[in-house]
Amino acid sequence: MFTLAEENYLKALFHLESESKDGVSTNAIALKLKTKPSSATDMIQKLAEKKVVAYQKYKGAFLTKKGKLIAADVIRKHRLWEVFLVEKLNFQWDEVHDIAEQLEHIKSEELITRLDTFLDHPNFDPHGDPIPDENGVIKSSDKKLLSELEENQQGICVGVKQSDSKYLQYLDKLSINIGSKIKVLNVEEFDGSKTIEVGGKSYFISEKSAQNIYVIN
Amino acid sequence: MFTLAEENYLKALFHLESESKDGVSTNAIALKLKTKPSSATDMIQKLAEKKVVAYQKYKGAFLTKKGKLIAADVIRKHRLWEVFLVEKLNFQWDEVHDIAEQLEHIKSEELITRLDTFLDHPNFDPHGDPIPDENGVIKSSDKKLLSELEENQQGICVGVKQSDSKYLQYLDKLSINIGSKIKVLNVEEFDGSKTIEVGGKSYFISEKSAQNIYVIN
DNA sequence: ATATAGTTTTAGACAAGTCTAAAAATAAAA
DNA sequence: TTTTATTTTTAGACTTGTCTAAAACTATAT
Ligand SMILES: [Mn+2]
Ligand SMILES: [Mn+2]
Ligand SMILES: [Mn+2]
Ligand SMILES: [Mn+2]
Repeated sequence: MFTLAEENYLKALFHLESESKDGVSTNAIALKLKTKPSSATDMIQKLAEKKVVAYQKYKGAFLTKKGKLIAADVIRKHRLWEVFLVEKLNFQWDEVHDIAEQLEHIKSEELITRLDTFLDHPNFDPHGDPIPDENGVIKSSDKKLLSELEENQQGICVGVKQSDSKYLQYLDKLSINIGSKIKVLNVEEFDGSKTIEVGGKSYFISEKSAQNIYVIN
Repeated sequence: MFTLAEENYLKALFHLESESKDGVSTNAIALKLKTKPSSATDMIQKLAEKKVVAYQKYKGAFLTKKGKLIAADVIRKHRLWEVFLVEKLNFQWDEVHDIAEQLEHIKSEELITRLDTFLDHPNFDPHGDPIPDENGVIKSSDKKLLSELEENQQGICVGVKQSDSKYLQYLDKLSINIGSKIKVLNVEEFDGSKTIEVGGKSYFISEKSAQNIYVIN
């Protein structure tokens, strides 16, 4: 069993590791978790003793295979809860992170199994990030930007890049949501703006906006 | 803000207080929370300093008005989550307590407001216990036992007294669930057994079974 | 190559929550 | 009303996770 703090460190490590080839510095961890480097060192040493982190003094830290599994499981829970909050409780995409940060630490296999079923086994969270499966396997997301789609291509919205409230409200006007099917009817050569079809209706969208929307197709 | 441990003590105090006129002993608290009396004393003293508990050495503890509000709020969350687990995730009535024990400490007003709406503002949890409202007010439950109903009376199932798995499975056969409308068609003078109508069908139920089911009418 | 700057680790302290063992207070029995 | 038993509180210790300050190490610059 891992404590809430341990789980948060493992998760941070998982994310930081994917952003750089070599070991994660205690500085980087401290920055991410808003603690001090000395605290990070302490925790990394403890996690190393528990065999979930590989660590050599001054050389940075890596997750072991076991550590990766635990981290992926926490991330799985985080993202499933985010889907729940948006899909079922009608939260906005940018309101859910802090609550999921708490919910991800609830301990119950059965709960997550059932939640996953209840949500219909989603593959992406409301920010377009992939949800690891029960075995910690992450489907590499083939997500691209809506702006990359050409005429007559279509995709399913899986998230947004930046998600401030004003922008989300704008998307609501275009009836764009997670899972929305978006078809590109026309691309304006001049400025890259598009005419799209969502839910039977057609809308106009600027290139800048289209560069902020993730789709899979 | 109150910590997880503080919230658990407040909740225990709330329940214990309703079971005896005078102050709650540190012994009783320790027993309920599976800690030691010395730990309970420490915590009660801290809660007294925070003005949520009224406490005099050797005289037992009471919740203050403020303390009662916080306790009721934790209980509200616990019971709402229990409803969610049973109604939405299809857990059995006896599987939800431990998970709710964790979920009750998630901090977000908005979350609970929305959860309450999502669940259609339930008044009772799956064990028939009333759910405090946003202001900590508990509708005194007029719940009675199914065995107390007379011929042609009806009630809505709000919970069960003892909830072991086997019994719940038996109730499933009678299609009795939280919210089920149960009408008493006939009472057998001889042994108190009843013929009841649930969801259009009629079933036979022994007095012993009927003494285990809570209804309101 | 040596000095300087930046990073990382250690040492020691602290708050929260718990425990054991002992002291103090209360309750029950003689 | 003493003595004895039980309950409750205190004292001191321990764990987890954090912090500051100082020491040790690494990287950079002259
Ligand atoms: Mn978290
Ligand atoms: Mn997310
Ligand atoms: Mn419960
Ligand atoms: Mn609890």
